[in-house]
Amino acid sequence: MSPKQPRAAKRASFESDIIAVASEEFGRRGFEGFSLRKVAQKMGCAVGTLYLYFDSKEDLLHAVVEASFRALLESLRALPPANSAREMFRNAFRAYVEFGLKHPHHYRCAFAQPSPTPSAKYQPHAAFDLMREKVKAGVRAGVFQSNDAEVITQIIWASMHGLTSLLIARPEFPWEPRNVLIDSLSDALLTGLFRAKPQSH
Amino acid sequence: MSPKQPRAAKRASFESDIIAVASEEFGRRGFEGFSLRKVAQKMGCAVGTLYLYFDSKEDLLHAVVEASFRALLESLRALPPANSAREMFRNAFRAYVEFGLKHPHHYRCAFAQPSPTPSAKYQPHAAFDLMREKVKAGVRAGVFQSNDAEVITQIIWASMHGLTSLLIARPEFPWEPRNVLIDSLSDALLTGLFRAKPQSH
DNA sequence: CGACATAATGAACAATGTTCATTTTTTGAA
DNA sequence: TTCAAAAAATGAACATTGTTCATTATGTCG
Repeated sequence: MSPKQPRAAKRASFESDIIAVASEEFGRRGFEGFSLRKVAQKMGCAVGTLYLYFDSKEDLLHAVVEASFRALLESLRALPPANSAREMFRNAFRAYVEFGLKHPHHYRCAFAQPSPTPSAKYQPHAAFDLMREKVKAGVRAGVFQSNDAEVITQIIWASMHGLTSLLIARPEFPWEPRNVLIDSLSDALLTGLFRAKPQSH
Repeated sequence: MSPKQPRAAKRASFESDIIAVASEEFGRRGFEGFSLRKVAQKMGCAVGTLYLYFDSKEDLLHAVVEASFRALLESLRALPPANSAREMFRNAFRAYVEFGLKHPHHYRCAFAQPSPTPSAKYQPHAAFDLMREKVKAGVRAGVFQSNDAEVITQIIWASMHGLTSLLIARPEFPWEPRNVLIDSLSDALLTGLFRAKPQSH
């Protein structure tokens, strides 16, 4: 009899099961407590088996984080349309930070270590690309003071990441309310980047 | 005969030697490659000896990072006086980022993991406190649009940290020139935070 | 000198990621 | 169905890690 699930499909299914279990485990224990043996145990398989699907622990974590950031990309894409470019960036800013706070371990891991092995390290670059397109549209529409879309994009990214990263890294710090920080930072930054309010000439 | 170096001094000297060696090693190998056995070897002592001076690897790393951030604090304090509040923040912003880029492993480690054990995790808080004082002075002078010094301080910190952290975490990314990013970000942010240029009434 | 306190040692332990010879399972043609 | 070849899964073994602790060495003072 021929298998109902073709080999490749079965393999892919098992692989994504591993990613799901690993993601679960990673979200719960964090980087330190994350162990391949525990993953194997929860999967009901042997440690060695994991190596038939992933080259290394790092490789598996890469897959875990990548899956998370695909979700971020979709969150950003699913954002309701905004009334103005400025409002759109505000919303995206907030969505980005809130995503990070919802998956702190995953977020942190994505920007963890620059080990030179896996060539293009965990990339939230897809989300970055999306934002760059939005910025480019803004530049074409003349809403920014500067015309350098790349600089603007990188700056916004740095700010979003900075707030997210700090809130995650230092939960014990006496932060002002998150909503206040998110809005204040995005407002200040966008005020600095956008042209002054359109004045009818 | 009584010892030329009193016991406590000898102990303190050995302790700071360990920190120096560990800092060296940590800066070279990074977090992953950092091993107590290598530190002991470079110190010419046994592994167990390290435990007479530090409770754990994490404790030692804490001391290493703390020493680094004392240097940051001094850098910020040693900044030449500026002609305006705005320029002062610009300079501090740049100094902060450049410090992080000069000690990438130390900087990253300071914001690494929120393990709940050592109560008040590696704190660059002293540097934060310094900045808060500067912001408070600015608020008193009425240079900011808002009066909430705490929010302003946290926002600036987040931006500085974000740029620093990203540049460290993704060295392979096609960044715009660092100087451009630093100046653009601090300019945009400060423009958003400061009152519009003083207009003679 | 000798006895006590302090410091230093490094073998031993548990846990980790990774490898690989061995065993089990699946597959497709006879 | 049978059976050999291929693919997949196993888990013991290895090297390396942080950490502990009984043992040894060193320094100090009566």
